[in-house]
Amino acid sequence: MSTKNFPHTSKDKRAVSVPKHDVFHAIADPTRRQMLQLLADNELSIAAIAQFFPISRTAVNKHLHILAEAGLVSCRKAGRETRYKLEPEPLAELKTWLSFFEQYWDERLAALKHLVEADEEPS
Amino acid sequence: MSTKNFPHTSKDKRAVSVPKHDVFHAIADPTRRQMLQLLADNELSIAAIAQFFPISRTAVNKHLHILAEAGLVSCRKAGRETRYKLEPEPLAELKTWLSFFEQYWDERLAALKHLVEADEEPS
DNA sequence: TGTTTTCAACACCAAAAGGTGATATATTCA
DNA sequence: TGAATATATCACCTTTTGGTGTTGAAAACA
Repeated sequence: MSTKNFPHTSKDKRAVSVPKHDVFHAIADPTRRQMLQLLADNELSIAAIAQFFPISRTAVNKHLHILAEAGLVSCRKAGRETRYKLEPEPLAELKTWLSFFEQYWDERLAALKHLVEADEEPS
Repeated sequence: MSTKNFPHTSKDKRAVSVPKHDVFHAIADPTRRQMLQLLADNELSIAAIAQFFPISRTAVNKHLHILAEAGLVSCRKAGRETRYKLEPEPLAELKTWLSFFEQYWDERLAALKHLVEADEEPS
């Protein structure tokens, strides 16, 4: 394939304003997935979250920023702490994406069932 | 948090036999997601796949290896070409993971609806 | 046989990811 | 005011990621 659909500007990435961290990327990291589960039931500060992981608060903060960029968490200042909570809506994109493939694995299951049933009555 | 739940072996990663590339990681890359969609309907060789992307065949090959490691594609030698096709089953893990969060965004929608209704009869 | 095709494997590179510690900044409280 | 706390931000480091080109082996075919 040609690359002509790529702009002439070779290394200008300034004005792109690309989201950069989408939902798919955000949930790729197992630590971030655990954080989402943790924040599903509790609104927690960074320090509270950090207690559950063997990494520094700075690292926790970075993960939270990535999750926030993807819209999966929101934060609220409460005095001197910042409390984070889950925002599950962006996961709908994932669900939509998945639904495209569901037909294929439904087909697979149907084919498999067919095979098993055919096996019960040998040719 | 302490790190004592981590084994004493400091940098021994030999015997772990870690999968290394799980489904979540595999679908994090947009190119790989497009490849999955492409392979959903067609069983294609590397050269054929590479025609759809502005990257080298070597790069395509790497992406396919990552997808194969996650179990999302399988390959079959046909003469001198290797044909790849979709294996949708591992996406079930994603679906399962998602289902955990569905209750939360269902709750959200319910709460939102409640708010809207409450708004109709001001306090 | 030799040539072409298709891929796999290798070395290499730049950028991003995930982590660290150190240093602000802002808030609470004595 | 000063001290303690909670977080944000900065500079830095190492590993991984996504890409490149080159090389080499196996299959197809003249």
